[in-house]
Amino acid sequence: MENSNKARGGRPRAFDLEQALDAAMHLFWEHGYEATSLAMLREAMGLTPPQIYNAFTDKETLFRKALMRYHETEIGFALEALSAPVSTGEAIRCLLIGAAEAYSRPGKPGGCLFVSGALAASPQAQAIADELRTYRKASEAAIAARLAKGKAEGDLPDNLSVEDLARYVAGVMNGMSIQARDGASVEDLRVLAQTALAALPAEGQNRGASSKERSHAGTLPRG
Amino acid sequence: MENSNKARGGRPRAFDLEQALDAAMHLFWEHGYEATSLAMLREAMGLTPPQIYNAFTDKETLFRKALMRYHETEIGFALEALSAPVSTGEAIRCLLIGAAEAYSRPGKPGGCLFVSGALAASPQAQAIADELRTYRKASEAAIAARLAKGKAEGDLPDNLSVEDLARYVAGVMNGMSIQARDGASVEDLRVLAQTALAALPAEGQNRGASSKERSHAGTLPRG
DNA sequence: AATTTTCCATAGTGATCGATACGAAACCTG
DNA sequence: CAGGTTTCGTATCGATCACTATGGAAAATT
Repeated sequence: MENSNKARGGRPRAFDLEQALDAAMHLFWEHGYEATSLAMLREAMGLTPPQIYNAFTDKETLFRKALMRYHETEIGFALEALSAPVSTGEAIRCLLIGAAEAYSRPGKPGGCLFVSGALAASPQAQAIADELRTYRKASEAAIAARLAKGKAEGDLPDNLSVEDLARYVAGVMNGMSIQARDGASVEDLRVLAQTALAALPAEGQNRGASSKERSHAGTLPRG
Repeated sequence: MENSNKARGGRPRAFDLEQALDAAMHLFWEHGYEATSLAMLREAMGLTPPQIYNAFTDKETLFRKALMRYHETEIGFALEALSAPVSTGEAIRCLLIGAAEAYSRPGKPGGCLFVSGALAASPQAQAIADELRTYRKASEAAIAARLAKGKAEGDLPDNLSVEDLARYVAGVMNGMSIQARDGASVEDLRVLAQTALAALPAEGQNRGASSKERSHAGTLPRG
């Protein structure tokens, strides 16, 4: 907590920390970690380099704080959807529809910062790429946890791998993030989400699937 | 065709062009366009800077040629699946299963170069990011064309938007690309693909859906 | 007011970025 | 062989990268 407000004397900061962090977050969101130069940050944040470094240590720390702020301010829909007192199917539906909206907000960069931030990276930025992967994996784990709860409550079949299904849902969200970046509209993403939902096992109490149905796979002949 | 083999005199090239291009392709595939420095390329290709620039003009041209080579050598599964004389459902199945395998080949970078190459980019590299988006859009268009063919042949319902469904399929593939980069195994991706297939409308001749079913969306209650 | 503490602004650090100048070497045609 | 052409290896180029040294200005403490 070195960043707290304890006034220990000295000249007060002449700019707003959160406002500067927001500007940095949006820039990282748009261009990714490595492609965002300090010159761009300087202009977007309206600060001089020493101001940035005094407040945020270095570029990597700034990015990590931007990640935290993104997590807090931009993707509340996810935690909300996964913790809402609704059925499992409805929770996943809210999650995907929420993603459709969050990934295509007017005035915001398209897609998800966790995906756009650093999918590929130079060897020097491997730590950042790993950090982002950790965020993505945490999201997937949160989905899996919600599915496990649904399975325990009878919303989902017993013979279902929550990890597999979570990987599908997280994968669809990642794909939506790219489609958003490629110009997909909110409606486009909503339809995509709706389509993806059709792959979920039909809701209803624990109808153990018959024969040798593998995982939760669907209605299409398997060839 | 400046790169052809017409021997017009002069000192012969001391290295193999395709081999060098392959090395560059794999490096771009792993680290993306901007994060791949000329020093890295130099080492991976086993060449000096003048050799690289004489053969490939500049970094951007080198990347574009690497893209073409990737298209020719690494993703034949897609064209194959979409042009095979099989049902539409089977074609999409082959496409997704093929992607599962292509995105997780041992000894190759995970995911798809079209996605990893430059999801986010600096302003200077916007042209590259646009080029990659064009490749992704072309893939989506190819899927849409195959779906349209299937619709015309009665494989798919009449009241179905091929663009919407193509966007879903392409989105799933993009998502698989990211999951592959996050360490998903071939089996993981195959299961994901199989799950995604369950969202497709049941195959069979043109059973025009009843009531007000929107697009092709599925079996789950819509809230 | 004196002291301390922190921040601000200017200017510039070494390192790395993509890309080249130069001249010698190696091939073709005559 | 001479003349022309292309690639070779060596040694860089200026620009930009993330980052900071320095010194004075401003506000809180004493």
